[in-house]
Amino acid sequence: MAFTYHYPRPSVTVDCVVFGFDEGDLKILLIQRRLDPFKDYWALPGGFVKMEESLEEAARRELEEETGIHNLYLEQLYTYGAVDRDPRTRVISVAYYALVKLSCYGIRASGDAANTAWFSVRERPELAFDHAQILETALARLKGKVRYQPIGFELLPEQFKLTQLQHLYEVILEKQLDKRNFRKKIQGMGLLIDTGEFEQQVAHRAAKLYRFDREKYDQLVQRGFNFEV
Amino acid sequence: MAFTYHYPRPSVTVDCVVFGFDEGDLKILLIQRRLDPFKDYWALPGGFVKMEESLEEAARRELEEETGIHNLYLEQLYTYGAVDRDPRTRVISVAYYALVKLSCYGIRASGDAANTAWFSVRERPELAFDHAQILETALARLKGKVRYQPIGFELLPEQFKLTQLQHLYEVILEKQLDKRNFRKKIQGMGLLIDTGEFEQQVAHRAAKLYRFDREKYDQLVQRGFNFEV
DNA sequence: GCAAAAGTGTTATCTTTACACCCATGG
DNA sequence: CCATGGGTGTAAAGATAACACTTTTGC
Repeated sequence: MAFTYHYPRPSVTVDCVVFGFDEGDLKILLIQRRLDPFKDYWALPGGFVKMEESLEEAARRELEEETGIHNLYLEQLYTYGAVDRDPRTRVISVAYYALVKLSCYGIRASGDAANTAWFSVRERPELAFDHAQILETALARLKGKVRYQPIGFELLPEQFKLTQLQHLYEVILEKQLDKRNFRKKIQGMGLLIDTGEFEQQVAHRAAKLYRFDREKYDQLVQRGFNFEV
Repeated sequence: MAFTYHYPRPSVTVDCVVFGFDEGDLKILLIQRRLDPFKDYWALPGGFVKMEESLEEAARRELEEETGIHNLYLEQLYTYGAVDRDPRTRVISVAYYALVKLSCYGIRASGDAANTAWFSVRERPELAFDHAQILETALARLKGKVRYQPIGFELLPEQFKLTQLQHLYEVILEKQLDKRNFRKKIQGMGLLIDTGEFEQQVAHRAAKLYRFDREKYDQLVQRGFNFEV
């Protein structure tokens, strides 16, 4: 089959920066390429946008196909269109970033056949194409956005303890936070539901477990509330 | 000439939301379409991305061609890829927003042949395609960004008085600001250069004119300074 | 009983808000 | 001399930052 146009057209792809948080570390999902160019390099999951799907649909489909992950927080990041970003031909890539509750899924990130793995964002392999740049942009966006939108909770399990939440913010913001001030601020917003449950089988005092109250958050936003850490 | 591919490819365009500020009002530059679809509707300036230019280059070229404006603040906004956003065929559009010093250029916004004009963002005509949505996104971005990046100055002439700056913020943020507190905060940042010049020929006390000190801002940013209004 | 992390309040400092009058200029 | 917008300070309230010890649990 062939498709013919009067003017040349670029290919359009989506690429996804998938963040996870586990063992106090911010992780990213990568796929090892099996074909040239950049054969054997690690790269962001992604692929071509089909004619009958929107950009976000394409991103979700590729993530499902390549990693089995679905039902995650997904947001458009930036569109990369440097003329020579792909050595073969002109490819414009719409980048998305995703946040997954990694501790639920576990570290099983095995797609159809490709070699997929989680890496710490701080010690990662060299990436294919301009994917290192995309990752940097995603990290900057996450760092900026986590402070005034409650997206951090997308990286934690449904139930979490306050220290987990604090460590998440510390890793993303790359700075230490004061325990008492952090708790005061977060609890002062009244967006955490005390589940009544506790951490189990730890060799120290068991921590209370909380859930994020999305309904209440949505209500407060209606009334002009601004989340801010 | 014809271009043939193994898989279908979408067209890729850029669209620009060009903001100006004049007479205390936030304005937007529109072009009246002369062809179907949406013949005679007003639309954002924009056009197809060429194979040998980056996305930003395409946006700057289209702006230059259609409006004669060059050398402006330009930033990528969002990429729109709904399957049916163009009734003819699949078109993916990378939207940019631009800020121009309107009071310098004057209201002469006449491009090669198209009918171009400035409209108040609050009272604008019905727009072609999904351009109303793009404009809403641009307004939201401007509102968010103007508070923590000194981009407001891109909309003012080189020399301006503090009341102009305050009115700019009031229009963009859609809320009244206290004159004394605003001045205290802005002047406290030490980013305004007193030009020693004054407003001329006004029937009241003449205002001091200031310039934004970009060099000093860049230095302060290096040392971790955060602009915030 | 000890190691390890959970949990908890107070004070000083800084930031934000609210608010009203005199000043300079042109007509 | 009057209309118009320019320019200025202070005090109260609220937000942030700094800081150390007791509690619970498993081993």
